[in-house]
Amino acid sequence: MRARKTKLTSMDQIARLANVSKPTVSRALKDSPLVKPATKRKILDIARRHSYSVNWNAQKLRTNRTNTVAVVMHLPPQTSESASAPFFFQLLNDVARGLWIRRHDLLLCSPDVDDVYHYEMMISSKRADGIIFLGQGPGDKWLRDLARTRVPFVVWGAAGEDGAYCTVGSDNLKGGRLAGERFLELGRRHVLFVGNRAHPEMEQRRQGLEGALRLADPAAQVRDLEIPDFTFETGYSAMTGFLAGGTSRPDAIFAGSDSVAMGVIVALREAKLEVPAQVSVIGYNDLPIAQYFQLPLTTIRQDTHEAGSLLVEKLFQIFDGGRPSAARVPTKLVIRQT
Amino acid sequence: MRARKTKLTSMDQIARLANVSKPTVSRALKDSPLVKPATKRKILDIARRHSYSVNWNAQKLRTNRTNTVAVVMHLPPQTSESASAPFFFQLLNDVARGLWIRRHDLLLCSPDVDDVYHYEMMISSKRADGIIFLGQGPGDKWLRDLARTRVPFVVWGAAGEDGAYCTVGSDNLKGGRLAGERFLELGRRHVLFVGNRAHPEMEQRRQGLEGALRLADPAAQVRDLEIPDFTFETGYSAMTGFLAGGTSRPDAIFAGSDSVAMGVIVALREAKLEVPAQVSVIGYNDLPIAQYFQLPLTTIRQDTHEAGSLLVEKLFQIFDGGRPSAARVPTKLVIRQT
DNA sequence: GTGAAAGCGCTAACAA
DNA sequence: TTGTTAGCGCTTTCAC
Repeated sequence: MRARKTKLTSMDQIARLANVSKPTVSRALKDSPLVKPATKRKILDIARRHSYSVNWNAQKLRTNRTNTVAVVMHLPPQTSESASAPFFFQLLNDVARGLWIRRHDLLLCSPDVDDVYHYEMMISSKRADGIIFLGQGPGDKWLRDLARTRVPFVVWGAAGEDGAYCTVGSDNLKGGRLAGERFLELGRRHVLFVGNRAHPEMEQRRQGLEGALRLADPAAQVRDLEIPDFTFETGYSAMTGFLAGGTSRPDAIFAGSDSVAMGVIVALREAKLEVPAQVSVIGYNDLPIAQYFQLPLTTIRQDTHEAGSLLVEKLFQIFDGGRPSAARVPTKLVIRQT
Repeated sequence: MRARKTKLTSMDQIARLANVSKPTVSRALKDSPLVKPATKRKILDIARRHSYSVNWNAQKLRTNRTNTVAVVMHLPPQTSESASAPFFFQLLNDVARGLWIRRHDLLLCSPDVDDVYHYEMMISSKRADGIIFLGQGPGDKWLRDLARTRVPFVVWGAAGEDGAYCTVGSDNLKGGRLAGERFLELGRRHVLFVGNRAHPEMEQRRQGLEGALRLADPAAQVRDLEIPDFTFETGYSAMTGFLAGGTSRPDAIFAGSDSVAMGVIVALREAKLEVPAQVSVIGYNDLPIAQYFQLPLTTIRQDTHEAGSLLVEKLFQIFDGGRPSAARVPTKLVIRQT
């Protein structure tokens, strides 16, 4: 028995101990069928005994593959007491699992700036093989630009008509339509859309909403309350401001996220407006907490259970030279009490 | 003007274009003072024009530093509809920011098994310079074992008496005491602790709770309802089972997390028990949603805003050869309606 | 200030 | 089935 203590750092040391050459050790550690079982066993045994493991960086340099995927998330600022974008963390969770199954590492990034150059560097400097973007942010011009480069990436968000890049997202148009139809059912005609039309996803939802309303009643109106992000606080303060503004009161509100919807409801209640008697509210995402909110929230559920693995799968298709099509996960109205 | 198109992959190519040697390029890109400003400018310019960036892996191999920190998180299983451990995502968020400031990469890991060997490999194979564990899990024996190795790591969780390894965590003992004192104030004496005593953090909270109760009333009792994890569903189903069990009803419940507390409350209400009239409930963490739950939740707030940067800071102290002491973030009772 | 030489630890290509 | 050779792209001596 050799000592267990010595920490071996390089492959030739193992090779020497096993009386074989470096490449043989390399092959043995990869479980290559080229190595004789007995030799393999001996090498593996020695390696284990000496707590040896191959240097990841040398391996990556040599093979020119990183086995790493960067996941880009717009993390909410620390200062906010916000619900920390729970929906995206849910997504992150699923993506993590998908990557883990494929034995790839997950590099978590928060972009300082959505700069094409930055992401090109990320790939060309071999930090990651590809990128998964959790959310498009406002406008997708930079993503279209990125699509023109050789950077492999997929996006959670709305699909562009032209499919310039691969997306996985909910059926936003249908989601909006469902909300509109629900409002019509309730006899509501003056809808306020609390969102941000610069986000492709939001714009699609709004189109669905307006389409459904107009179809039934050409005079139906959709007004907009634009917000920069989709947290509880933003929803709350935007709504409070809106109500103070004294414009005519909507009888229905479609919010960009459940968090926003909750903020909106709290603001409405503080202004002595009854939900749903005077104002109906519909959220988006069906967060786990939505049903346990002070007023169980009516919302649009996206079937995101598969979204994470779908994103990963599509990215790997790109790695393999494919050009995967966009995926749309189903969307469904969950009627609760708002 | 040279073409912007050509993607240059190696440093000598830049060197050749700039009529300098490889090391000079290396120095210029590092903004070394050794290089003449004019030379530096020329090199940087050429590099930018050709979209060149240094190969991360070659750099890491050569310098033997990874500039990467692994963050280990027990991600909830995909099958669960759970609130996805919102508290830990909040923490992750803060850690990400701390690392970003120090220009380190964040490798997100979900452990298949908490195995010392596994983490040693992680460091010795140069995948990361150190590890941040978000949560101790049940028992910390393996962390104590890990502390005996050369692996640099810090942990969010409870400090052991001996400080075998560096932790950052809330003042669990005080948290428990605050809950106990509150219950006493309300005249409650039969407390059910819904948690898991194998987790050091939970055990400390329970001790604080029991200590406070016993001090006032030596006959006060704390019973235990042990749960394997701290999600809404687990709290809900454990409580439902407990109530069906027919043992005597507690008049107060201290839950291991806000998510658990919410599950417990829903179970109590379904069993026609009134909260807080018949049973008081206190949670832990003060999640953003806690105050907007169907019944605004009384809970213990941990001042975690700084926790993330604290974890990062301590890890870097270890990198620098230090032996940082454990940090305790303050804890405070937030009285709402449960 | 700059360059020449060496080598980090590994694997691919080829030879035996 | 195994070994020899070469070189991935970079930084670090050390010399000039």
